[in-house]
Amino acid sequence: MAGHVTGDAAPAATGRKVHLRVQRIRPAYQQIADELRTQIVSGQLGSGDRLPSEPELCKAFGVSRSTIREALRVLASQNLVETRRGATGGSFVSTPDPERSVAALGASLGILVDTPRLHLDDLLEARLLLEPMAARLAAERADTDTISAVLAAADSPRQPSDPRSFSGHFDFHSTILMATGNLLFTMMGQPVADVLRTRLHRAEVVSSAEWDQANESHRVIAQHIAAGDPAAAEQEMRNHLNDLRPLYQRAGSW
Amino acid sequence: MAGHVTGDAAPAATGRKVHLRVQRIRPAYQQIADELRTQIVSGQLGSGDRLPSEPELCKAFGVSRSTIREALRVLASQNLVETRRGATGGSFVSTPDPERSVAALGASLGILVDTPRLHLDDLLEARLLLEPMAARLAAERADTDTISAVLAAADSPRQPSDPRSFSGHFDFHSTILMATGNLLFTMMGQPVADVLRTRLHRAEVVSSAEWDQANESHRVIAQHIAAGDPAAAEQEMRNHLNDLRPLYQRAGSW
DNA sequence: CGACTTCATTATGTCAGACATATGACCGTT
DNA sequence: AACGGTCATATGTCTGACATAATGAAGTCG
Repeated sequence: MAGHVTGDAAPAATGRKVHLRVQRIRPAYQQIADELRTQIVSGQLGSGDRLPSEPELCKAFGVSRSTIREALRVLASQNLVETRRGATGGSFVSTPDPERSVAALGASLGILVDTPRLHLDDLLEARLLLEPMAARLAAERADTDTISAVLAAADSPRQPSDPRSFSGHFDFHSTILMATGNLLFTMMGQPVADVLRTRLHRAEVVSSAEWDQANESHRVIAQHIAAGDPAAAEQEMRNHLNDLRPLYQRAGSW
Repeated sequence: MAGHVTGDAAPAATGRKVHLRVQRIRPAYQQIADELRTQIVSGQLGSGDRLPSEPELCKAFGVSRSTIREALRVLASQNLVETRRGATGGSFVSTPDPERSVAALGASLGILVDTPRLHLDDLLEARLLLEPMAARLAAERADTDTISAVLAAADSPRQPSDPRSFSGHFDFHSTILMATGNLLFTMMGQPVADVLRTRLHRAEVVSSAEWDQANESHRVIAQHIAAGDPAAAEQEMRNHLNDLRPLYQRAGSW
């Protein structure tokens, strides 16, 4: 049948008990997605490059247009391509976007945290590793623009009831993560912070006094960063996160 | 037209210049995927639950089967569902799988590291934050089974030319990350380690003597963990990673 | 000559219907 | 109880058609 794109993938010929389902042939749409992904990841197709049109891909792979479309859906939802309609439409290779990775990891953590594999304490522990170090690096590295951004973020206090807090600009912790100058801090720290924030927001267990105290800690941390004092910035961030711990644990018990 | 699942999403009525393309209606397959994703992420549909069959989803959403199938492709490639053919087939909500998140993050990092946004030094810096702390936590927490695994991993030296190194069992660094008992260490550390290992493997710049030295460090770290000495395990891991730094930087200049 | 409108072209989005194939349950036979 | 065959069910793939979005070219008007 035309849809059988490649030959069989025989199951592992071993004596050990394996849990894989014996499925000889991957669906054609999956194989086509795999082939196109390989071209993208290897650099054969670069950011902004346009894939052949759907009819052209049909000819190239010898399959129907609905099979091609399913393959493109796979790639698009993995943020490898994006499609546009119209005369200049088509599927274009996406620009690498860390924000999407952050969102995807955050979604995974959000699901995992409600299973026995991941606990709130694990998130708090990881945060306690990342964010004090982030504050330290920010104090060491931040240029004047970055320092301005950190100070501004500390000066815009937020509470869950304030819708402006979540619209348009990063909050204080995000700004610190970015101020490290190392994108990995954001990619690792942001998903953790997002899950924790969502949980706190949902639980509605933080008093105004507690918010005021948190905002004050933000200001102190920002001032240490502005003053170029890494040790103080790190220590203050660690104290701040330790102070927050009971709030998260209170939220976690709901 | 039947495919228009919901009304228009009007563009933001603001004076500020926005870069979003004015696309009033999200495709139906995207809207359907969003709706099903919400049911999964919110817990309305749990792991193992079967979604309605394709014809049933057609009736429920009032769209064609190819539109439904495209929506299912979106969810499946985001690891939210998996489909099986046959009489007991259908689409089933996936069990949360951190390995897939690790793979996805690793793929993102692998792409990003070749852009100006992420450098090899950033990966090394993140690793230098995570893995010494992982060694420390492993020394504090590991039970006898975990200690056995760490010792065994240290005792199976590996080189890039040895295909057995990469088949079936975790390497030493992975074992340390898991030995923390905090899944986040694996989810954050493994992708970084994988990108670095791939780069080192590809560059083929490590001599046998350097491998021997690395293996020796592994044994020393494992012994500190077995002895329950967190400070020594952390310091030795930090020293080990610092020793490796020139190898990665050599690989990075190719 | 610039602005505006119209239209053609191109590409994706969606549909209906059909057929292929995988898969497990069920039933009859040994 | 085991095995083989059959059947129902569900997904995989296909074909052909039409809808619709989006862009650029061409013509018109002031």
